[in-house]
Amino acid sequence: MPPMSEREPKPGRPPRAVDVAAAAEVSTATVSRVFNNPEKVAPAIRERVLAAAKAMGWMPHAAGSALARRRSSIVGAVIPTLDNEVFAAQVGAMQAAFAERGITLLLSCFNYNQDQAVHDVQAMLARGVEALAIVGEAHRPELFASIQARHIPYVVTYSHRPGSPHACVGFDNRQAFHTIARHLLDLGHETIGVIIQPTAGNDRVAARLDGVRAALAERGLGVRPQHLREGEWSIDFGRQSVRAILATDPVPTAVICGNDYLAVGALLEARAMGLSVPRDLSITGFDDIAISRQLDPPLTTMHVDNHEIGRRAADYLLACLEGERPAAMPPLVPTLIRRGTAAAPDLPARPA
Amino acid sequence: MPPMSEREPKPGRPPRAVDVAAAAEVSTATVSRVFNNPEKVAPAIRERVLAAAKAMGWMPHAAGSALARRRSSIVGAVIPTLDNEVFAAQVGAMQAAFAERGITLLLSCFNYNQDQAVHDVQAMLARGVEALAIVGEAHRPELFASIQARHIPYVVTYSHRPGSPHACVGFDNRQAFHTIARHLLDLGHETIGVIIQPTAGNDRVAARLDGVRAALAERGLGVRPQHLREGEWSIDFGRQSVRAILATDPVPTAVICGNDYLAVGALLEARAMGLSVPRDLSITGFDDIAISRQLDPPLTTMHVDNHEIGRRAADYLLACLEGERPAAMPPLVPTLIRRGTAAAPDLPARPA
DNA sequence: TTGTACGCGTTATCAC
DNA sequence: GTGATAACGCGTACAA
Repeated sequence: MPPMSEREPKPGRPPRAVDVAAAAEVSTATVSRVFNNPEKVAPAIRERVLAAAKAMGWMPHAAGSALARRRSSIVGAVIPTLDNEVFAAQVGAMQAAFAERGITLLLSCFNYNQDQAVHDVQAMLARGVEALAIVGEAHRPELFASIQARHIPYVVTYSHRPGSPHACVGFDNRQAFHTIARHLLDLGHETIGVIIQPTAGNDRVAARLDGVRAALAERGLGVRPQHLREGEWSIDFGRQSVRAILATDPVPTAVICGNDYLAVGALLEARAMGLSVPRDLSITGFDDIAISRQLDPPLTTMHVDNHEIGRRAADYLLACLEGERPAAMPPLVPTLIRRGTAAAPDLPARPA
Repeated sequence: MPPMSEREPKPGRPPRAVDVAAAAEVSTATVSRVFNNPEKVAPAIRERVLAAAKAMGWMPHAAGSALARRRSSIVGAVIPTLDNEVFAAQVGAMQAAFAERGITLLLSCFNYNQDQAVHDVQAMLARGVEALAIVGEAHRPELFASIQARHIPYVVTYSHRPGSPHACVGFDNRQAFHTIARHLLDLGHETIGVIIQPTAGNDRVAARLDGVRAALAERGLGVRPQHLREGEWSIDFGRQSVRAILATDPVPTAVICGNDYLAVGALLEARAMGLSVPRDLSITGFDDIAISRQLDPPLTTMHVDNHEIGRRAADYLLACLEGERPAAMPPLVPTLIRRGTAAAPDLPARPA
């Protein structure tokens, strides 16, 4: 048993590589190698160093490491809010994927505020993030400019606009809502209301509304002003909006909602008003959040795999960090989930 | 207009303080001061430095800064998962509170895996987090040991066990479920089922079950084995559990659920089975998640303000970082929300 | 295989 | 009010 020096130079302060080196009677270079290129050091010495490190609870300090290595091993995620399960799922999946590769995730929520988003990104760049994932592409130009100035890889998630200059992992919002509108049209609806999030400063939402309008236009139809309700995506706004829309003339036979939260509100309120869904009113959502399939009737919506989006975004960024130049990724396609809230108008749900 | 040197020493590489200093014709010390103690530098020079910095897009690099300052300005949050809106809310609130003070949040989800939690905490310590917030206190001893070895402040959230050695911001889970059980007992229920998350390795859940048992014991009652269902907190598990419990003998007149997800499942399934809630079966939840108040009937549950928990946890840690030694915080008290799913047994909801 | 010595980018101390 | 310079903790050529 070698005389392992037990001296701890500055008690009460976290140990440093020199301390471990002294304890193990090697140089700091060897300590560093043990942790970064273990195969390059003799097994006996390696054990000694490992033992010393464990004994004093040492682990390489990230700041020093980042400086020397010129790599922070940190990536940032910039999302609107964690209060929407859609973004929470994306972040969760990204975090898991990065953790596997020893990369930690910095999180920031900009609350749908573009200035906040710019600020958040800058703060992350200052923190030396090696890559960035950002929800949506409707951001101030300086946001992307400052990222590009740093030459670090980034992805836009939850959106995949054809022709976008950014790498993106998501789906075509316009196409998705075109699909859903077409579904209702094919069922025979001609008077369709829309309850949707604020379109201002939100590319994804604007694209959705655009998709609906395009689908209607193809049949010579349109969304009447009194049938369009724009507001925060909340169950409550969904509730008050159906109520408002059902009070207009002509009364729509179907309502397309910008996301499932709005649709859940619409469905619950319609039922509370004594309407039968889908006989009296068809309702569609988007995202397929957890509650949607549970309701009665279960919500017709489009399913988006947000864990998959998060994982893909992480994989893309990881590949970039490995020095690869990954090809542009094909868009995901949300799938229409025909459940119980959309049917042909003016007909009983199904004949007995 | 002074001859501002436009040379950018190493093109393609992020600028450093020396570059800014050269451009502004000052020393790096002054550059640093401009960004950290602006009042200590002459206005004219300050402007010059600011202009130069903005021109070349410089901002202090966090790793170097952390090293010199011996402060990382990073804190970590360790939670089970973002898929539960309860934890997502806590994280969101913490992130916002920290951001105001220029502190960034590192996130880690351990998925109810204790080994993962230990690993995550160690990784965060290596990253030099200055403080840590951790959900729950049922963790391996080495988790807390390694934090304490670093002498950094930490809080346990979402739990407040009397006598806990940790600073905690949360509520007394045992007390809360005692309250809810008592509520049902006072309504006249004597046969009560329980649908709850796995108690193994989860202090919060174990305390909840304990609270229920204690309340029943005070009336000489108990939870029959066939009336206790333990499993993942999901709407689906809630559904299958009521179904199973209702098939037992004697049939409970009420079911206490470990959280709202389970309760939502129980409620929806009971209704799907043709039961009238609360006439045929009373159901209670816990957490008061967003959907709970929206259902029909709205769920009787206990409200926990998770944004508040997150904010308080952040404030506590912030105070510690300021060098204060904040007093132990009183527990939050979840409030019983009497809505529509709990009533006296064997009676119509209310006489007309 | 191991050790020496320097650089990473910033801040703090101390002269001036 | 401002500048030189020494930390801060680690990784890594390069030399041995």
